[in-house]
Amino acid sequence: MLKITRKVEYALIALRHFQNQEKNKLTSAKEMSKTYGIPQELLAKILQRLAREKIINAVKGPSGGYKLAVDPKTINMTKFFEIMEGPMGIMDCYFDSGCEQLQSCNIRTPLNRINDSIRSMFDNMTLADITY
Amino acid sequence: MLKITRKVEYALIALRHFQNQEKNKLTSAKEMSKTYGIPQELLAKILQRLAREKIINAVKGPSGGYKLAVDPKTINMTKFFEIMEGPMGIMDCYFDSGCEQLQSCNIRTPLNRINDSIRSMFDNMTLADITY
DNA sequence: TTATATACGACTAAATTAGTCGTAATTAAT
DNA sequence: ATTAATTACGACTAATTTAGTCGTATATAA
Repeated sequence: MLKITRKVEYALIALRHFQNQEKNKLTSAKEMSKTYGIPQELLAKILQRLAREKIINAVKGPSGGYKLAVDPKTINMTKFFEIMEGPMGIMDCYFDSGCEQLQSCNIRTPLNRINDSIRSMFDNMTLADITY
Repeated sequence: MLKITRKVEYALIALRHFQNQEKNKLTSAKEMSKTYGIPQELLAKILQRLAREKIINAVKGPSGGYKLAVDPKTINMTKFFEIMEGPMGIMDCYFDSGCEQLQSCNIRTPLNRINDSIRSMFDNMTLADITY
């Protein structure tokens, strides 16, 4: 419970990698998967996702790879998580409203407060903070 | 990602229920499962868990049930989550150290900071805060 | 032309979470 | 004493989510 997924974890590792890297140096999925011990195909998909979202740039062909496309300061963590995983909330009813129990539910309000605290914590952080 | 489980959710609903209740009134698992639309057997197991942890008292036999055993102010949320679910951390390596990637891992430190923030947020909350 | 990349969706496997079942023990009410 | 309602608890199954793989297409440097 309250765990981040590997998808997010791997994405963060990748981004941190790019930040520690010479600005225009390309890194391929293969190379990176070796360095960090991440399954290549999985990492590839994650990088593709980041590329689709214009967070990194992709260069095709031999000696291609990826590099950062934006300043990490400009991407806040809530947004980042939601790009990778969809809506973030500690309970489903924060977004979904398919809950049958809404009427009898006695914990919605307090859980929403907790949720908001977590979100605001991540709202106030950017990818750059993951660089320390 | 970053979700609480139903186990925790149901436990919170139950506790909130007891708080809104006359102090010594007993509520049975069956009754409560009806009121909140929670599968009875599942709720029963959760209540049993809370009873084992002395958070609620159990009374057996017909017209038995459960009631609060302690002041909710005295139970902090981190502890509560860990009673219900075991160690709480946004990534496994916070507790476990079976991670193969530790050497190459470049995000451990920042994730630990995030983890600590979340924990301290819950450390500073008690079950009573779920009552508001 | 070839080898090395990215792109992407469909698929499978593994792990976690949710829920059920069977059986025992306790006790109030009759 | 007997019965019915309750808690206690572990083993099991089902459902969902997460993790990882595969096949195929496209781009491009050498």
